[in-house]
Amino acid sequence: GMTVKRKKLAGKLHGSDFFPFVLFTRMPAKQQTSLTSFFSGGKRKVSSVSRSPSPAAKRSKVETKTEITTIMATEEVEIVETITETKMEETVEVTPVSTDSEQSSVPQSKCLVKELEWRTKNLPEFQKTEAAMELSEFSQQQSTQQALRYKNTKFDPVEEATWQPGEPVPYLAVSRVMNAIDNTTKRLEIIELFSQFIRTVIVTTPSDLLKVIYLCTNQLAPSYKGIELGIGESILMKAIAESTQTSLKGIKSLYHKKGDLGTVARECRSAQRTMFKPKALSVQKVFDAFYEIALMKGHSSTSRKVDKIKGLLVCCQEYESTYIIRSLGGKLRIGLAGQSVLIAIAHAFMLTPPRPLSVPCEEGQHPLVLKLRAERKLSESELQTHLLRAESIVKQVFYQLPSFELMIPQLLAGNLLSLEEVCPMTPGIPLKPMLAHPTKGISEVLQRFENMTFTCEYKYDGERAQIHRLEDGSIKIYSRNAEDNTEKYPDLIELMPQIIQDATKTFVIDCEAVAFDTETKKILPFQVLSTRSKKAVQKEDIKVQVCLYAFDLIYLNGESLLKAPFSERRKALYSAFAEEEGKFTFATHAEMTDTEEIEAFLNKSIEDLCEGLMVKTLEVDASYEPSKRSHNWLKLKKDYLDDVGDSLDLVIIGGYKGRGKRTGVYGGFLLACYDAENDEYQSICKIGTGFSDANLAEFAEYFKSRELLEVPTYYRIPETGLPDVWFSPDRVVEVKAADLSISPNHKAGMGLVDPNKGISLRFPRYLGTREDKKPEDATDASQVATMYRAQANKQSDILPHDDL
DNA sequence: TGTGGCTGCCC
DNA sequence: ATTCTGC
DNA sequence: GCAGAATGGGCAGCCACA
Repeated sequence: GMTVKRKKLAGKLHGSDFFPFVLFTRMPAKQQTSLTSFFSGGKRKVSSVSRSPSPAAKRSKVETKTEITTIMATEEVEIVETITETKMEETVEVTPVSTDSEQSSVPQSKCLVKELEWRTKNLPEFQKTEAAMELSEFSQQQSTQQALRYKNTKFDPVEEATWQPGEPVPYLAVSRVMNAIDNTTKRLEIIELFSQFIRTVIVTTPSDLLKVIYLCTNQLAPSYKGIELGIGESILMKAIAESTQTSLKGIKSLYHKKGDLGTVARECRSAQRTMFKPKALSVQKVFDAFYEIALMKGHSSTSRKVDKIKGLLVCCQEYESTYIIRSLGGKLRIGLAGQSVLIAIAHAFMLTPPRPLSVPCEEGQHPLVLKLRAERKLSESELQTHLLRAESIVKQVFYQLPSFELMIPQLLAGNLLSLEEVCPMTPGIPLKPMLAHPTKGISEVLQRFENMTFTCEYKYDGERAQIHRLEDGSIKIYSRNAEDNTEKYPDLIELMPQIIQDATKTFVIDCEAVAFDTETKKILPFQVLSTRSKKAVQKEDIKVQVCLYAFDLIYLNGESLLKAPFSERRKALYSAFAEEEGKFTFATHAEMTDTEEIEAFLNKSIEDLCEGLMVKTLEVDASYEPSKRSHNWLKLKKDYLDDVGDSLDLVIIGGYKGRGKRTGVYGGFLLACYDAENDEYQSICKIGTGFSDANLAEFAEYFKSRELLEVPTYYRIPETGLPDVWFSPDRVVEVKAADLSISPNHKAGMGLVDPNKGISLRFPRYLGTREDKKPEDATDASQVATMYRAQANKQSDILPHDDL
């Protein structure tokens, strides 16, 4: 049974479900004044669960919305809090919709009818309905792994929505959720906030759900559709400057101070408010605006984009501008990304199941969602089991069909439990490729794979190529990030028929495309591969030949092999395809368990111009695990090993102001080697990884007294990407790199290996500070050149030179 | 028409 | 790509 | 150990502008 008590709130409340902002619409004005801290941007949150709003409060829903901005300005006072308490033998009421008399208050409006029509239109063929949501199907096995969630689940998505059922979802609501999520680092809390928001969309305006998901994952479409905003920091700053009548310089300096353009946009705006409130933004409007921006091309497209952004900015209230700008900048950085979104979706659809169309809507029921569990009481462990089950289904499905466009309509059709069948793996939809965990040595590999059979493969230095053959026989090639690279590789498309065996029809293979010198029959460096054209390539124009190294088979003749162990997948790969020398080869591999043997194989891989080894189990934990979810593969590279690989001692000559979580400290530095010949410092690379937070704080303090007003004449500095602040040469840091490269930008060793170009580092990272070294003791330009030559010798001097 | 800056995407 | 950090 | 967010070099492609 449930009891409701009135309590005084004395600080932060944990564990209750809430939408703080929603409360404004439902609490008497006197109490609303207490909720300032939420909107004032402070960390502290005040939460509340309010169960039985008075009819008067309910009716005033729309009117009270307008009061929010005034509330922001008031002081925080004591709050009277209504919370829900449950007894020891706790049961959790999972209510997809209101169960009491308020139920009938759900407007059966024209808007909702439209939602239903939308659903009919957008829902593919319908399977498994009636019993689909019967919870008793679940096993009652308990999980001990994760903490219980949704403890006092008395969340009513109909009540909590700040907009009416069937109305467009306001972008304001989305931005408020983003802000709430932004203000916590707790993942469970993030997931809960987002899943509850999804629930409100499911019961009100499900036709907006896909767009909500896209906005919150910062996508416009699946990446293989190649729809890009073409907006970056520069254009954003221009738009912010113009819309706030601030100089570009002013915006830049604010950006340095705040570390976030979104914040800059919001603060500039509030400084000069317009008299008239433009029409509020909706999810639909914002999404459409983003989409239009992405489609703008050709002459004056940039200024049209700027205008569009300005148009959005004038309509913004509260935190909307922050998240619009962050979205356009490509990084939401609120702590919610792919994995958490999937979990939130799963929980939302488990707790608020849409009513399948085949299930008639009975009198007094909500037209969009099932009332199935209205009377049903679940114990917390039961609830937990259901949530985990949903989580596992949604994740599994997204791994085999990573498309919200296809998954969301099925979920809205009430197909959560049959999702795996209605969303099968489909050639033509790229999977997130399986990734590998870096290991620091053979001993770590052996330790991780103790008592398991494993195989070692060459790790090729090229570009991931996931090649699909669709039902219609066409071939598609996708990149590591699911971009469509088909038109980049007409040569590979042409090659395919030669290597596909007769019995092989549809498939998905995992390969590395590597630049290849057909004369010497040797692998070429990544830098050569990257010079290939990307768009509308004609076979005759190809200058860099490519060899495919295939290493996995994920789908064959209509069947997913995701769950098959690697031993089987590889066997199937070998029989489904035929090698073609210099064009299509299976990745070199060997099975061994002995440390010395592995070391020898690692060395051999380097001699054969590879990056190192991939180590994969053959039987146990040997399924194909897409995405970053599980790094069951291991990678072993020479530069991971201590005391192996190129390590340099370099001088810090400049700093870059940090952004995001590095606001207020330097986020990166410009490094130089010392050139004794000319007694000057030559830029070699920037560095921004390898620092702990403590390191960065110490660096910021250290360089406070070493800032220079101008660039010293004895600095040879890069063409682009100049530091925000110059430093006197003083601190020497130890840096590790995977490779050295001829640089179009940096100046180290200029004239020593290339007349006009310097040398830079590939994958530089900070190892530590060399307190013992003076800047003149840093790695010398000639040493850098020597290191480059040593590496180039191994590659038999392959890099192209300018014809000068 | 050539060049440089910006963006997205490879690693 | 590499790396660090809160959970 | 996961998930997310900091940050690297360097290429093609596109657009603004001289």
